[in-house]
Amino acid sequence: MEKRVVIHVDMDAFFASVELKKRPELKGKPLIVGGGGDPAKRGVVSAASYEARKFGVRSGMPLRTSYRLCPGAVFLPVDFEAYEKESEMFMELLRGYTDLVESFGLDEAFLELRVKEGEDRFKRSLDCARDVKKRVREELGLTCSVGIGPNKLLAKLASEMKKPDGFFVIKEKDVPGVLRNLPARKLWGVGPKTEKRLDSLGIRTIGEIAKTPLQHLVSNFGESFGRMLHEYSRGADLSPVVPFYEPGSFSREVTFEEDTNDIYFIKETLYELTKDVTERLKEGGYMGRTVTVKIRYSDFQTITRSHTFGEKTDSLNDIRAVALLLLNKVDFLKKVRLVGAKVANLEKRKK
DNA sequence: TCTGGGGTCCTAGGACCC
DNA sequence: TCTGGGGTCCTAGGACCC
Repeated sequence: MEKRVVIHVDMDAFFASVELKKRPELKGKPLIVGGGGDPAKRGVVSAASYEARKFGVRSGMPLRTSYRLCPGAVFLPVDFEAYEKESEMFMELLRGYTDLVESFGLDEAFLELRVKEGEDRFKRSLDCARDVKKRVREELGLTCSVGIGPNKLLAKLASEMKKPDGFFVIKEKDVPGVLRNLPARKLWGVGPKTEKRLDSLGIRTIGEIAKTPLQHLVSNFGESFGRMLHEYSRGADLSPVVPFYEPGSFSREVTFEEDTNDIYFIKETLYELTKDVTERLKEGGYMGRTVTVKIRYSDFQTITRSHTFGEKTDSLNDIRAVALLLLNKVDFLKKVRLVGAKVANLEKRKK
C-alpha cells in the first residue's frame, strides 16, 4: 500500500514580488498592485507588499481605501502577462519533482508525493519542500511559504501558518492541537457569511465546529456543506491532487469607470465581451451551450439572464444574438456599473 | 472610503417526463 | 375534485476561492 503526502506551495505577495523583480529600486517601499494603478479610480488591491500590509492594506480591499491607509505607497497597475510568465516558470520548476502538480491560481500549487508502506511519509516531503524553497529563491528570486500535510486541506492550512517565507508541517496527530483554537474563518470554504452564521450559533473556532454534532451542522447548513464542515474541522479531506481540469466556463466582465444608463454603450461593451469569450472558445477548441449575461447595478445588486441552446456552438453570431436578447430581459431603471458575458456547459470540439 | 475579474460548486423552484 | 413520486434539465442567485 502506498500512502500520500501533500505539499502546498504559496508564493509570498506574488504580484507585488514580481513587480519588485522588474523594479528592484522599489525594494523596501510599500507597494500596492491593483486595477489600473490609479488609487483614485475604481479597482481593488490585487496584492500588497508586506511593507504596505503593515498599514492594514489587504488584497481585495478597494484601491481608494488602501490609499487612505497608506498614501505613501507606490501604486502599480496589474500586469497579468508578467505574472503568467513567472507563474509558468514556477509551475515548471514544481513539475520537476512529480507529475502530480495541481496549480491553484497563478501563485499556488499542490504537489502529491507517494511513499511506500513503512517509509517515513514526511521525511521525503521535508527534503522536497526545502529544495523547492531554495530553488524558488535562487532561480526565481522569490520567496514562498510551504505547508506539508496528509491531504490538501491540511497542507494549505500549514502553508498559511508561518507566512511569509514559511515552512510548517501538520500531521494527523497534530490536528486537534493545531486546529482547535484557529478561528472558524481559517477553514477552507468558510467565508464572511458562514463565519457570521457560525458565530450566531456560538461557534467561533475550528475546534468548536468539530465538537458540533453532525446533525446540527446539517440542519443549519444543508446536507452537503454541513458534512463538509464536519469533515474539514477534523482535518479530513480525501480530494485528490488533479494536474488538469477541463474548464466549465469562459467569461469576461468589466466595471465601468462611472455608472451608466447609456444602453448603446452597454450593448457595445457586451459585444466586445462576447467577442473575447468566443475567441477564447475557439482558441481552446471548445463549444458551449449556455450563454449568460450579467448586470450589476449601481447599488451592487447583481442579476443574470441565461439561455441554453439545444446544440453546442462556438459561433460569434449565435452567441452575440442571444446575449442581446438576454439584455432585453433586464430593466435599466437603475444605472449600471458592470456588464459581463459568459459561455458555459463547455465541451471539447470534435476534430 | 465602496466593493475587480475569472472561476467553481450548491440550492431552490419550475417544467417536463415516466 | 383531487391530484404520487422520482429523475433530469434549466434558470437565477449566492457563497466562496485566488
